[in-house]
Amino acid sequence: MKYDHKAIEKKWQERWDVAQSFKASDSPRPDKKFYILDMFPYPSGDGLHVGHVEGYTATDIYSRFKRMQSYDVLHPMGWDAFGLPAENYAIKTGVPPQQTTDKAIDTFRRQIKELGLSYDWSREVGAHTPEYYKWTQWFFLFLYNNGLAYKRMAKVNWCPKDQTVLANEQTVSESGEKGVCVRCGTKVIQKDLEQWFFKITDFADALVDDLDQVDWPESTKINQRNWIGRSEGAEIEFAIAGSDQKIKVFTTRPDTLFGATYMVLAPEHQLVQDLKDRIENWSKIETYIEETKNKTDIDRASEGREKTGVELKGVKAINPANKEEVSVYIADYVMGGYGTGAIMAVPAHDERDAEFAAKFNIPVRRVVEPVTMQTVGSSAFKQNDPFVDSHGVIVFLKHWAEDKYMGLKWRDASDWGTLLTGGIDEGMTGEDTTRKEILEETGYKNIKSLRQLTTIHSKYYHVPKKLNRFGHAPVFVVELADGERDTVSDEEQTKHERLWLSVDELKTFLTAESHQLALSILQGNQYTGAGILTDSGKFTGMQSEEAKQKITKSVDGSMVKTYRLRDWLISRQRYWGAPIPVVYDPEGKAHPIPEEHLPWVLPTDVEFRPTGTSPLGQSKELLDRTEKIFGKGWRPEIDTMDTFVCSSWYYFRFADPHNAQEFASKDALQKWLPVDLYMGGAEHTVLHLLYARFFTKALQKHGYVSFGEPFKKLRHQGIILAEDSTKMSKSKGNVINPDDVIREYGADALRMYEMFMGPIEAMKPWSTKNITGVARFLERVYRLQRADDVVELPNNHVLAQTVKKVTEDIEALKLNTAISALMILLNELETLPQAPHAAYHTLITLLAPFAPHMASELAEKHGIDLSVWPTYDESKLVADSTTIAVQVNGKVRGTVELGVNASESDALNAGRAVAGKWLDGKTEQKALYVPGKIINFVVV
RNA sequence: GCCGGGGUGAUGGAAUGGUAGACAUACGGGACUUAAAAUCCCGAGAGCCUUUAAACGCUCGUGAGAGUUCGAGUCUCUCCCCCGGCACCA
Repeated sequence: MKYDHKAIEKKWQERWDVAQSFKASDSPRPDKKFYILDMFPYPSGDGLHVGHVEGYTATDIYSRFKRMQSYDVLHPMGWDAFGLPAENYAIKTGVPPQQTTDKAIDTFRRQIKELGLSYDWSREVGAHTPEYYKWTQWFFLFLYNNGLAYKRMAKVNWCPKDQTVLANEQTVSESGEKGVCVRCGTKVIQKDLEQWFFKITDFADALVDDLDQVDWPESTKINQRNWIGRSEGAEIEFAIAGSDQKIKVFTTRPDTLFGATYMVLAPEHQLVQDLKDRIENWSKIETYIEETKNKTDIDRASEGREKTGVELKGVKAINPANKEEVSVYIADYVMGGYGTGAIMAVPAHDERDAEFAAKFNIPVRRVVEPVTMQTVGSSAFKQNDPFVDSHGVIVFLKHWAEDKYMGLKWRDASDWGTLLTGGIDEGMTGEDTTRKEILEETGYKNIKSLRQLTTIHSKYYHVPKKLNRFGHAPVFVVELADGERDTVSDEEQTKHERLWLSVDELKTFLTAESHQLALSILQGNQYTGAGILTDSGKFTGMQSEEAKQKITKSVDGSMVKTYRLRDWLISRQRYWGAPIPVVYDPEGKAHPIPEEHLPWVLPTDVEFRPTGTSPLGQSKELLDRTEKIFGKGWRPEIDTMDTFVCSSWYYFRFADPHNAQEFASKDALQKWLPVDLYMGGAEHTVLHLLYARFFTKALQKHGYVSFGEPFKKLRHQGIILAEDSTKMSKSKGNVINPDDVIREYGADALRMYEMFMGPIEAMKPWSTKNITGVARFLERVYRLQRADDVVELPNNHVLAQTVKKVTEDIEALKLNTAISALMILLNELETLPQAPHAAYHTLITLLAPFAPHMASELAEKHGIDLSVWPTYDESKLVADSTTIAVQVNGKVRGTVELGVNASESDALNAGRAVAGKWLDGKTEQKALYVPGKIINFVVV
């Protein structure tokens, strides 16, 4: 009998809907709650795509699994419904965003239900509804009242033809040209507007540090850290000659202060204006400032990085270290918003400064030298010899008299001169004794280098001629012992790009010339690493790390932390967003709208076509409302909020979605949050995650929540590519529509196929023909005959193993291998005339999270209880006997069938019998038996 | 340039340091059928030896090269290539 997916899936979807089967408890047990969340989607007019299906199916399987394990599960869905596409569509067609959005949501909801996803629909929220954005506005007020929201001038991308503000992603034309309007191709200019900011930088440190507490993909954490970009350095003041004004700079390299031969201010730096009277070439300066203003950041970066700038004639600064006068420039390679907006430039030790100095003929002064090889004795080494060489080079030496080794390696300043010594015997491995001793003796933390130490035992010692991937750390592995030199032909050397050295060559190499060679390997004459100071007054001879502190102190500077992270600009000159709850009095002063007037409703009497002002500026209703409530002459704020604001707190709302008094009650938050598992794509989430974490930290600081991280565990689903392994796109016409797949194969098959494709986080191509694999599997399950009488499965361990595997794999979200385990069980059951009772029931139960419709149908038919997740008997996991391989010298020479309780000698004897012909006439040196794994004989 | 993630059959992919290629797709052969579809069974990494043919046997094989180990897809080092993110951040 054929499985009728259409009828059966419909039947169960309707039942689940009517019964509200997945409604979350109002009183979850604290130790048994699980909040499983998907990133709520933007309901695009194109409907659900297969990428959504992947993530949603994974969390659905996990949710159903957790429910079967008797957890109280909260698994909600909502809509990130404000945003640009609906507004752009409105501009084109005049159809109001409300309409298109509601329609899109209906489509999404229908599609999601047709996938059999187990959401609690009683908690559905939409960010565009007044009930929701009332609380988005409340969050604005909350931040404002706590000094975390403020207003200031900021640049926006402006299209002079369309008379509209453009988002950054709208400044790239379809052909990829940057800095132009996406619609009309006009060159985008920069315009200053008063805009609102959230002070996320107040939490910069916590946002970096607390990443250690969460179970997230390492790469996502790294992206967050990079985005925040915390760096430690010094602030140092340079006096301006003949003035009491000072230029404050931020530098991570105060150790190079003596090499600072000029300074650069960002063109927008206030001091440039303050110094106007002293500047002799003001008109040139003014022109340059004007030019910079009209450049977007994209321009600044895209112009080939050719350095430009103008000297401030008549202004000189004094290097506080050596009291020398240096000239001052403005240049757009220095950013106003980072550090102090001014730098001391050290052309000898910074690539950018070097480029600029070359162009403007500014003197270069070297003040840091790479540490040079000083001691390669001809006598035994002494423990305390300053044994050093150049540029992050690794050197390992074998002591030629005492058969001991000495290794040395560093990559950066903090590693400087670390000496690895110790009595390391030939026989030791890097794994145990050596590592331990070396760690204790030197405090050296880099395990990798210890791994390297074991390499010394090997036969080959090489010097790569080319730079390795660190760009500046060629690896030297050498042996000074007399004796074997491998003779290698010139071709061989060229082929492997290695330089083989005899002991004699090595001696030369390691002395005077070694430094020069290392230098020549390195990039030209530029040295940006740490080292030993030269030409730096009393600091000469000091190491960089120490000098940083001491030099900073000597010029009354201070050590500070600086961040790349800027405050979050939330103003959008857009219609389809949450209105910013602010009004202006007749003097133009901003006032927050009192909470009792929320929601501050988005008006509908606006045109969507750009008219040079934010769309809300045209609303008569909004203006009237403002004057009516606040008085004559008052004006409303006409910008709306970035949609990231809406998505920064929605996970709180799901805990208590209908609360009219609070964004969520403390009680509900206490019960459900934080989110236990959060699933979403990796592509656009750096900002979302950062902003959500910021909101949580702000709430925590003011006592609303008791935790600082909203998402305990985060996983990403990968991108699903089209069949030709390119990105799916409407223009290429290679988009797969889930509706079509469901119609053809059913929702269960689609769900299982997407999970079976590969690891959830991997990027993988769609393949329609591969769906037949899981579709066939489901058909075979449906056809499988269940025995009426009780029979034992001959290979009962297969059943126990399947339960174990599927349970562990779902827990780890390795759903592809969980499914293949189910397939193996089915294959096994099909070898029998009829499937034994217990095994059949277990199969259907294990299948339930993956293919809930079919499992429910079969469960109903056979009276199977799907509410309890199966367990397994540990003792049944192992088969009575196993086949293990017999190796001789590591090569497989046969297999042997061994009972579970076979003794080592029995096993080895059985092995000898099998491998007899390989052992004859040889001396057995070693015999290994690893139970359940392998037998290996070492012979010579 | 910097930071991540990868490289395994024709394809998607499996493999706590222990018989590489599970599971599936496509493919080849067979059964059933008037035929096709569906279904079921069997085969299959590359090469060599021998041979009518096969079996047996052997060698090689997880991007390349080296190392550690009784044993490496897995650990260490170097090199090559692909993908993603950031990018004048001092």
